[in-house]
Amino acid sequence: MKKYIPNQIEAKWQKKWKENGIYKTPDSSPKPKKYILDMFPYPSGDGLHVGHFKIYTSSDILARYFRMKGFNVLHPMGWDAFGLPAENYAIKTNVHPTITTANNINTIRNQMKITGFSYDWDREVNTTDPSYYKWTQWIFLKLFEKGLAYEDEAPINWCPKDKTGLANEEVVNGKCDRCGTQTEKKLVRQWILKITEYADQLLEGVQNLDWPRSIKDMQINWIGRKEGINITYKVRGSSEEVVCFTTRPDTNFGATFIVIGPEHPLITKITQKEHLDEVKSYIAKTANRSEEERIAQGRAKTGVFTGSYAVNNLNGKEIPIWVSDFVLGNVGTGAVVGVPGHDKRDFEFAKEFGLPIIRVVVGRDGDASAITQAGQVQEEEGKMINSEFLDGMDIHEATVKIMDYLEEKGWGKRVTTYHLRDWIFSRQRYWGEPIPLIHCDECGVVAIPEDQLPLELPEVEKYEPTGTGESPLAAIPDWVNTICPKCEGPAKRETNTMPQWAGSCWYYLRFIDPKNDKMLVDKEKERYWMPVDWYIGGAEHAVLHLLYSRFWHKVLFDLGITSTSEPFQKLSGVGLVLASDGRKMSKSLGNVVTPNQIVDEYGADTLRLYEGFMGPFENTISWDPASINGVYKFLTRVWEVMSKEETESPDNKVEIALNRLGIKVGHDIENMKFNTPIAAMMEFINLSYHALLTSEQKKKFLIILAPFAPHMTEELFQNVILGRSETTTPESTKEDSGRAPIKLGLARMTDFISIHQQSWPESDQNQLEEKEVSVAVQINGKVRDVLLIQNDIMSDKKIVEKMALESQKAGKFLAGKSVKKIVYIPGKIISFVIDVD
RNA sequence: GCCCAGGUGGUGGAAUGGUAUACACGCUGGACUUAAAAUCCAAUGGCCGCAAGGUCGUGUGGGUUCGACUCCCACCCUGGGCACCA
Repeated sequence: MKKYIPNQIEAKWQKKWKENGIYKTPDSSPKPKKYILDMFPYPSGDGLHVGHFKIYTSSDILARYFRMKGFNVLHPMGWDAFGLPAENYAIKTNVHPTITTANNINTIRNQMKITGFSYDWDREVNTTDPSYYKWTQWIFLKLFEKGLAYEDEAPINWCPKDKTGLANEEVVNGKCDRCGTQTEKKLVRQWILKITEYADQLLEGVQNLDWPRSIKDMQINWIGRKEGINITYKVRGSSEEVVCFTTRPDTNFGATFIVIGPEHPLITKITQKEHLDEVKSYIAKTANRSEEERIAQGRAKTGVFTGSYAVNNLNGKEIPIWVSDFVLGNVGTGAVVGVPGHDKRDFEFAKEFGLPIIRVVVGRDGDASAITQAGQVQEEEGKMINSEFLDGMDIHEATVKIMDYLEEKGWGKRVTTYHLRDWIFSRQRYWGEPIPLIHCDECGVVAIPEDQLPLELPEVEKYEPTGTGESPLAAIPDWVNTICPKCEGPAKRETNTMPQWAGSCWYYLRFIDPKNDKMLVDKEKERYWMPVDWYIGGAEHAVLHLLYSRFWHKVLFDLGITSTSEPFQKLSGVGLVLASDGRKMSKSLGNVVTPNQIVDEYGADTLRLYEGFMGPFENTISWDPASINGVYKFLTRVWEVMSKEETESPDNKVEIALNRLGIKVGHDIENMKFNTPIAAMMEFINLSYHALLTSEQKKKFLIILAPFAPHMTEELFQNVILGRSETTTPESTKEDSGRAPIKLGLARMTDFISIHQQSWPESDQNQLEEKEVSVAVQINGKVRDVLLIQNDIMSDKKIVEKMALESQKAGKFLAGKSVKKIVYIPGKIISFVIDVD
């Protein structure tokens, strides 16, 4: 047979698979279902690089494997196409984002097609398609109806470069997650989604998901549920009260001061005359500081005394009330009770201003003396002291006791707080889903009637964001001015658009029923396919997409549209693929490797193999161009082994190795491991490289390799196993001067049987054990010899023991020594314990 | 500070408590070739030794065990998340 030349066979089979529709997914089947989903990409103008393809290759191997295992597999692909790059490009070149997006999608779809991914392309969706975003808008209206979308004018995070508001999740270390610009606080009229109403459900739901620990923890951290108590303190000589939130009321007998933030409304009421000037100038000073500056770690504590005292109800003690900017108005109650004996921050403040420090917990070390050094932290265990009726109690017991007591007395109220904030949902940009609402002077905010959806994005003259907090849509009077659906009076459209995340919140539902124009998704189909069994993508979406879509999904569940309370049962997060220089692949660094380059040079199957072989799926690994040749060499060796003549009498070693290989590869794929099964296949080929295989063995091996290298295995399956010479390539057509092969190929097209429609090989249980096993002889923990032992005597301890004693290498260590103990693990190891002199 | 993941050859990495370093890259030597590429074969953790062999060795220090990369305790380092969060 000819040499292995990938680009002579790959396109041919891709065409054949398409013509025969072998990856089309029926909506019902007697087979069990498996929904395997990739996080769909943003169609960037640069196309995708080999890092993205690690995700798609892995999921494609899963999809192909589970099809062979007898599952009805849903494996779709689509485009998350709203977003800033297309819009910024439009600003620069005045090319409409629809055109840019369509071009980019074509580029990327082509990249995926030349790599041979087995998507059901009939189900492709595009979030910017009006027939898609009709339903995104429809969901928004449902949120609005349920009171989960509200309008507010609040100070929000604003990116001055992108000129739009951002959600909390989109601000990282005070910077815009997209462009890295320092964000500002800006008062903008916003649409906000009440994700906090689902905080508890989102928290509880995540516990039972089969997701990586780290991603679950990130969500739990982000939701940040905390149980504490608001304690009320009377201000001495006044009718005012100050309320402090704390999670550690057990230490409240150690409270020696209270700090309120500079924006606290109480300041003007309680500041004593002689302190007024000082307090005023302090507030003025801090007003210029950004929140980031105020909470910067390691910054010396500043503050001023108000002259007022609060009364601690527990012991009647009067404690001074200070103002300091480390206390933030928007966290807790904007006031903190200071327990410097057991909190580092409070300790620093007390030291700075000479306030008393009282210890109320003895830690494990038993040290109850006043702290003499900074850095005293809150104990996680310990016993109460100096706390009257709490004395002697464990701190956790004391926490419950004191909360009960404070509530009983009416001095406190248990509260739960969250780090999660409501989702700032509107963007002052063009390229997003228009929010389907109308502002009417008479009726207020009115939803667009469902039958008028989709509300299409209008053409504009200019895409530039205005920067004023208005979207470019506001500049189109024709579009903005409309009539109120309720009173039919003149009204104006909402001009904000939805954020990038909207379309991806529910796309997995649309793949189930992509062309339905009557409803979002057919109920029956939804019940059949949901939940997504296996979701594969990048971990960078841990608190963005993965939290937002869980939120929408739960709302849809409450509306009866989805039948599961969670969208993604199992999640695997891919590790970053770095460039060979160890840096992130980026166009500006010029270190990007595209799948096209690798397909051109080595073929798609080599690209796929290397994506899997380079290392564990979740590891961060640098792309190593030198190593690619290793998997290419493996494929040419496969080609050679499969092209050799066949034998009638199977080699026993090969037969056992092949049986074990099937089990190993299947097991590893199901555990998202791709490097080890490829290594095992390499071992098998190394073993059989100088042997002859039977036809049955060849077929079995090809099927096992097929999910990884679909093109080559199809070619060999058709030629070697089925014996059809459909090798009609441009090359061979030329050689054969265009005679018979083409016609033959066409005639057989109707009964095309693909290797990808074969069943995963069953392993023969009687052909898994070698005739001989090697047993290590261990003496005092050191391996001294390895015995080859026949299978049938393997379990006889006496015989193995005798063999070990008689062995030359091990025997000399045992001679003349008294053996204290012998442990034998059949087929593995025999361990002698002897006296050492 | 808190939470999570991880530390194994020159490199990517493998190993249900049971022969550490599979598989691959790279380097080295050999075969083929006029030569090179490609391919094939062999070798490849450190130290000692001509060799047989010995000895140390999975971040560090302890522990459990006949036996530990794997389990337990303490610590160090790297990466990620949260954070003057009250």
